[in-house]
Amino acid sequence: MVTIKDVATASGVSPSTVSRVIADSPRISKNTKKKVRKVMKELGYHPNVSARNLVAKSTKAIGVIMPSSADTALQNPFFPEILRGIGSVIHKEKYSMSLTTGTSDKEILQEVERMVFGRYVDGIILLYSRINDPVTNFLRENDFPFVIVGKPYEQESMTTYVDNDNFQAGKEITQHLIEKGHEQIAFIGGSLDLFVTVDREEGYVEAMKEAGLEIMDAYKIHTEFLKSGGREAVEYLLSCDIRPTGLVVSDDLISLGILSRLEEAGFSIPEDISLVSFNNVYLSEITSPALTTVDIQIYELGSQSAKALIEKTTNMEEPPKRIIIPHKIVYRNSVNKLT
Amino acid sequence: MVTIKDVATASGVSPSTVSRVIADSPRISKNTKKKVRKVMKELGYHPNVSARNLVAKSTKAIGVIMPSSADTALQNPFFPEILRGIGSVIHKEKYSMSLTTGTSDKEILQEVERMVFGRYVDGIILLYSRINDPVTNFLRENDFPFVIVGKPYEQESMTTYVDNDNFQAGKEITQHLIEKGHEQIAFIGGSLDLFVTVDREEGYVEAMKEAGLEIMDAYKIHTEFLKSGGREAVEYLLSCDIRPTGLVVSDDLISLGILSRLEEAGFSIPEDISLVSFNNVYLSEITSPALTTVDIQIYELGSQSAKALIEKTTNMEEPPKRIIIPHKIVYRNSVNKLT
DNA sequence: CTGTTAGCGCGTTCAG
DNA sequence: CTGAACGCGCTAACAG
Repeated sequence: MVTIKDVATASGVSPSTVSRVIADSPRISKNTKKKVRKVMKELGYHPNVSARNLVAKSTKAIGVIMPSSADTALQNPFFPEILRGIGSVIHKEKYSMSLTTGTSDKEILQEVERMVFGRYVDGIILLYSRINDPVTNFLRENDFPFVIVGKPYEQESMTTYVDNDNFQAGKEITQHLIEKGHEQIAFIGGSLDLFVTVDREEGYVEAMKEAGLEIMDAYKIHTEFLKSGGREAVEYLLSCDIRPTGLVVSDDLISLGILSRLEEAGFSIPEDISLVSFNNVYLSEITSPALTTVDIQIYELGSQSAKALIEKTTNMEEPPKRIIIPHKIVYRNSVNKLT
Repeated sequence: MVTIKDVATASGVSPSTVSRVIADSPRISKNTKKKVRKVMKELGYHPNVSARNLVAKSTKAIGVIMPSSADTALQNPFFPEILRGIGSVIHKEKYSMSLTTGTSDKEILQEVERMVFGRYVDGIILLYSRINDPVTNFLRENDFPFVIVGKPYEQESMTTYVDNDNFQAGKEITQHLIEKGHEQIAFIGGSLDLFVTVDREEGYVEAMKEAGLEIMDAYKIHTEFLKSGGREAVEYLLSCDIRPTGLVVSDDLISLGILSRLEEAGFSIPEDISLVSFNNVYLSEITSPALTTVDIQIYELGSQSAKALIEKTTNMEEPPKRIIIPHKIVYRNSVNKLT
């Protein structure tokens, strides 16, 4: 392994000079810089990060925590996409990304503990936001820099997070249905432990209220994310006295399941029932019909959270920030106009 | 920050004794171990990995390289699932995982170079296998430990890889269609640059040949992975003189697109056309109809590759290995029996 | 069984 | 503009 010393002797300077060349210090002559760099190339020198981290007391690495992978929710294309977003700024800033995919709460916590106690990373991005999350608590207790993708459960004003205005998005997409003449509109969401679900549902409720439409309890369904592909949700819905004509579904992947179940039950979308949802992942444009959905800019969610975290780790005095990524409705073919 | 020295003085022993306690060395008395451990707890001591890595010349970290994320192929649920598999053994072995999501070949190569030259990781897992891949070449040139998920393009016997028997899988799934009475069977695959595509297609060809069925060139279609959701593929297929009654599609996500396009064109699956595919990702069971598909055990693919890599980095003399993960057909509702 | 010493590769004073 | 010396936190001989 070629070290800074080898470069030094080979180019006839001292190790510290080489170190300065690496840091591109302004107090090194153009000439020696050129000379040293040439030798570095020739010898194939590359700085050893462990050594550097040791003295720098920083790793230029950030940890990314996935939600518990016990269920199939992780197969949501949301995750690769947000990783892409994070990866883009990681690359630009020459950071590295450490990933965690624990199965249970305990496992995840263990991995996070290793990360922060071992100083594996300078900061952490949480790809989920849950009620009473042990990881969040741990991070706060240890005063370790982190940012949440989603809305934090508590201490909202004290923590940096990147989110959409899910309330507004839920409201707008519901209004779209209302404008198209729908009045019996149901909401199908994932677990209520997840803040996204709650926010989007509240937006739905608000839109209904403003329009003077009735919201039946039976119209608000929470299926354990993806459970049996939404079969239960659909059966439940179809058993209602008055069948809804419009559906607001909180996630594209859930929509796929709902779509299939509805079709099996003999309904045509959007002729019989209209459906709108959220995320605009790739698959929402290849379903039949293609989904009218809220584009939440997942990639942006990722890149902004990485950016915010890096700022935070760079400048510990950086105040908590709330970053709202704009959304926009993508109109496709899953909504019918009622006459 | 509390270091090994602090623990040492606080417990009245030398730093090296503490170090030995951490390593659980057998030549330290039960008593001092207990004493030192107690102090560690009290002081909240945790070893600094950078320092440790520096002397150990190893990081107990492995790098995971995603394929180019330029296209939407990355949104394939295959990836979260394989990350889960890798993560499981990473966790068990107390390793950590460093992830890369470059957009272009150049970007990816840069990130890999950083990883290996900076000694960020002890080894690398490649989540793709492509013809003439610069990353693979780089790794080989530098004699850096890596394992490929999929079949390597060259030096097959010299490189460790984890794969399915895609040829056999392609053959079996095609035979299933044949047994159900199909004779006009087409193959729709992704890019021919990917080895999976080629292998599965060859299996298809073999099955057709063995059954004495004709393979028309027009029946072998390669759509740039996911391109326009398979619209072109379907249009092309429907323009054939003799319309196929069975489709072998090389990926569940592509199947989803094909399914939709077929439906739009007025065909019922499986009544009019039967379809089978590969991967058995979650969405294949919530489509309508649910897909008959080859379960390739993605999770296992991931965990085995991590295991193999760790072995390799632990023992550099470990010979190259080929690990074949068994597959199995999952029968669902996308195939019809012809009479 | 335990302490002392040295050094991993690098950045950073402090001199010059 | 450059070099010498020190230390980051830890492990690994070498002594005892």
